Amino acid sequence: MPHLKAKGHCLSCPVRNRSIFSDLPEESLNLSIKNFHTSVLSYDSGESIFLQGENSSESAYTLRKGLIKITKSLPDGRVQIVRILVAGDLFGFDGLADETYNHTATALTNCEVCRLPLADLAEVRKNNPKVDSSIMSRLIKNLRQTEDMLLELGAKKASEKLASFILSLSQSDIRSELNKNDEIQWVVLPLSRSEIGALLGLTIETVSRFLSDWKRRGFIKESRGNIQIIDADGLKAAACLDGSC
Amino acid sequence: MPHLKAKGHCLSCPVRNRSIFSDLPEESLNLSIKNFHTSVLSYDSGESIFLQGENSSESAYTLRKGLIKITKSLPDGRVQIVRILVAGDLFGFDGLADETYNHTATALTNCEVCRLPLADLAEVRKNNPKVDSSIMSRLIKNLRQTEDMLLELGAKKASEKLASFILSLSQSDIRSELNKNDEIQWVVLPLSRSEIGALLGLTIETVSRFLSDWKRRGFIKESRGNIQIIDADGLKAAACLDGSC
DNA sequence: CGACCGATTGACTATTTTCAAGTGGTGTGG
DNA sequence: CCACACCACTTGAAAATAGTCAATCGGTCG
Repeated sequence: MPHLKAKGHCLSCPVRNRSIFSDLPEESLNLSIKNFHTSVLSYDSGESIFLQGENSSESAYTLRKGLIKITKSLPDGRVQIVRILVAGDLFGFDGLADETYNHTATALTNCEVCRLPLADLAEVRKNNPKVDSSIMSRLIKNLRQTEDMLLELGAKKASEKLASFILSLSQSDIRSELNKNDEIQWVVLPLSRSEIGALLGLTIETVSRFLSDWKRRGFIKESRGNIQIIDADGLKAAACLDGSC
Repeated sequence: MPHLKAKGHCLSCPVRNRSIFSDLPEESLNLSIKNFHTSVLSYDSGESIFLQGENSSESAYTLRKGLIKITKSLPDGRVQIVRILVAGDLFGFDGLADETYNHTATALTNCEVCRLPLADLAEVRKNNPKVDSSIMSRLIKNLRQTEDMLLELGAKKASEKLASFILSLSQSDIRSELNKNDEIQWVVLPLSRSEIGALLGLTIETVSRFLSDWKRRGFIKESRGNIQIIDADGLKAAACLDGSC
């Protein structure tokens, strides 16, 4: 169960400069905020923020802290991870198109989430056209990222998918997010083998086999759940056709 | 090469009521239109409207007539079809997020396309906030559809993907689009086996084998490139696990 | 210490791809 | 009008790939 942490304080929000309000001058936000009943919710790792199919007309969300996985599933339980959210990401915005949630959002770590009532958001949007542009820009980026994943899933072989994933991880926001508040060199990426599989359309065993092989051949190392690339060129040569990774 | 057919006439546009301007009263459109330099372009089947990686800052497009495929490809030539566009669809809008085109758009049939200069569109958006909502709503629908495809590609087996595709086809806008201007009962879906494969992440042979099998077993018929479902329940029973289609 | 749970590994199986040959329809040129 | 080429599609056999099932490992926590 989510735990209500506090009323929202947009001005002091840790992700304000990465949120959909990042373009607004402080006074605009100040004005709008009066009738903007945001709330900050805490979720424990594993808890769901919303479920695929639920009514989405009430609220959208911004992730303040932690990581969230967005998933879709088949009636028989097979799961596909759609994307991983990092701090500042807007999510659960299906209500802007009069829809139910098209996917499930689940905390991968302990999370803090800012709940944005759509009714209040509509008010802010009306007074600040920049917010619309900011939301649009995020939607387009989501769409681009999802199209990229489509290519990964539809056109690549298992080893290529997994190698691309590892290589992109090393430069991604997910990694920065994990390193941000943390001096430790090796940070745990909170994805199990089974979740990596659910992201790439592979089984746990296939993921495990390739990773083991690459560790034996010295391309990667793993410590406390964190994967580190030792020899990117070797990995690409072994796993990828024609620069596909 | 595209052929310039005419200056745009938004008011008499055949897809006006399905476009991003469908919510605008006629007088607003009349006003805005003065400085809106749309043009209608004709493309032959097989021609590209834009290519993955090209600069997208100039224009977005609306499809007026015909069908378009949106594709992404790997350096070695493997192709993934991302979606199929029908009349009224907005596309090529990456420029709204300051990006290059993330994919290629290619005419599947002879097409008519309305080119929307982004600079002029910005003007219309400023004066008509409803247009923003309409664009957003389309972006969200695109995103939902693409997420659905991710589940198809990542979690389903070949027979399930193909059966879902055929079943959805029978109720889709693509089929309606093809039937619209045409009295013929059997209308050709302009997708080759290889394109069906590129859409579902399968080879031409795998597609062909399942279709042949299902024809032999009387679940489907095919005439002049058009697939018709005879026994949906039989098809589902044969091809799909646990209601996955 | 023992239970538990995720990860690994092996052996086997199923699925899908690859490669290759053949079919059938369409359109062109003799 | 026929012969031929072309091209998409089909089919078969073999190979590669990924999945399934089952045993085991290894770390963590009570």
